Amino acid sequence: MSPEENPVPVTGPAKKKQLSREIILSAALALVDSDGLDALTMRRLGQELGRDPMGLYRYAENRAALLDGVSELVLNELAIFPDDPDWQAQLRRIAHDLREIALRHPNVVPLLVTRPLSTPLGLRPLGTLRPLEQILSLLIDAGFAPADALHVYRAYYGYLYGHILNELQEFIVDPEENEALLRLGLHRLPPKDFPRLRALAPVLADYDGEAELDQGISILLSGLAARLSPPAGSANAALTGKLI
Amino acid sequence: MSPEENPVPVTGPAKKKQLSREIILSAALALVDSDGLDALTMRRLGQELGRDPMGLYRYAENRAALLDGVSELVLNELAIFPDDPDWQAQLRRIAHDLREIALRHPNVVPLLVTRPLSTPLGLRPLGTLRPLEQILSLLIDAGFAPADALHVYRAYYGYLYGHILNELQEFIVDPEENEALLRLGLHRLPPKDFPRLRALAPVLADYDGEAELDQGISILLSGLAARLSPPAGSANAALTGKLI
DNA sequence: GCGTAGAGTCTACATCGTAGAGAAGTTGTT
DNA sequence: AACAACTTCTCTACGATGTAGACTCTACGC
Repeated sequence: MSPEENPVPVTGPAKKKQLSREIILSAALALVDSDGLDALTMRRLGQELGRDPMGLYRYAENRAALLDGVSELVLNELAIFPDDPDWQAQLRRIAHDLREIALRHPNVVPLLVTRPLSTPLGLRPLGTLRPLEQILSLLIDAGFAPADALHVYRAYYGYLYGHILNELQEFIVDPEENEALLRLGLHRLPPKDFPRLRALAPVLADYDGEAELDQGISILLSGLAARLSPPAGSANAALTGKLI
Repeated sequence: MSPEENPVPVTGPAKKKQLSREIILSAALALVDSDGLDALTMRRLGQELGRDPMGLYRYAENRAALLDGVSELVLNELAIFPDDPDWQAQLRRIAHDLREIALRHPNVVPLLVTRPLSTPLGLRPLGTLRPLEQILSLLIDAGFAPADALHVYRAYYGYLYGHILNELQEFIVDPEENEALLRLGLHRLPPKDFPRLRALAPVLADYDGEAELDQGISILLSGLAARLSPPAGSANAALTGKLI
């Protein structure tokens, strides 16, 4: 019972080391992953770090900035090699990687999709713009005119995000149930108004997102390559050649 | 100064008519359109209607249900004619219509995209599922096998949503500025790290979303038609024929 | 020692969603 | 007309949230 009883309370993991932006953002991401976006409150995050919530404001201007930081952190998991000469293969790989990142952090996807809507391009977190810059680089180096590279990027990334949203929507699964009708709650739909949807229950149930993404990307890439100035490289001669 | 001074305060438009779900949702949509999603609070909405905020709970279980109602209301602006024999034309028109709806209600787009992520298919507001059902119907009637219809729907709707998100992201415009670099805030990007993006400023500036959507849809539809069981109808023989 | 700067904390406030009790208004029965 | 059974609307109150502003603590150069 000395007055110096607990200068170091040994309470849990954190020993009151200096806080840092990385530590905070990792904790935030962990919180979002496990308990959802709404669980990411300043107070809760502070508690998770064993710190006063107000301390966080030294590392993130406000809650929105925290959310941006989490987006950035997740997007940093995406590796892009802008020097790969085979642009189609590279784009295909990126698509699959991003899909898997999304599946790993489903609760972050609304952020990825929504935050840019309220921030002009140039004010976005830089980490968020890196994929755009690097993919442009990839395409331009592959022979596309810059403006065409932008078109390709837009179609490609648009479809990619759309697919991810689609797949996550159907991923809401109650693992207890394995009857598709029940698992997706389709039995609540009036059969009169939704005959098609209800009839598709079994197909909906075994959705192979990876295959579907791959197929969509194939369609898009070959279509784009055929329609825009085809790059000069040789890695894609087979595909473009076939369509000209 | 009689005690019965103002039993009817004649304050503004509403004369205390009966409330209704439609009235509430319209007011909510108007509020979101003009002041953004965050402005849609129970208190603010109540004030807009000249009513006590608590009254709203008789027509919407909670705020989330209100948001769902707004999504539904907006999606109801979308007309679909599932009996059109020319499925490609129909899908193309729907895409353009939905794009315009999104441009009309940009603040609602996050809802359209995000809400389904937290609600299993069968529990979503029915109005939200109507497009899905009707497009399935359109495709099946056009000759697609049900499972293929679903694939087509997914690729199509995925791309469509992706495009809308893309376009809205770049639509953040400060109408005072018309230099693209400034308007999009691109001047804040370090030239070292983002040479490609900065060089594309003028191209970014005159983004023709409608044309780009149309082109993407063309690529997708013809690709899909070529890859899946082509429908029996004649309206699309030209396109599918060309690719086989 | 002692001052200075940065990091961390405390207190306080406006605002939010919403539970629960009650008031007011409407309708049907006698 | 009087009452009862409703639906609809309002009031009050509570806990939670983001964050401003003042305070305390710690480390370090002189």
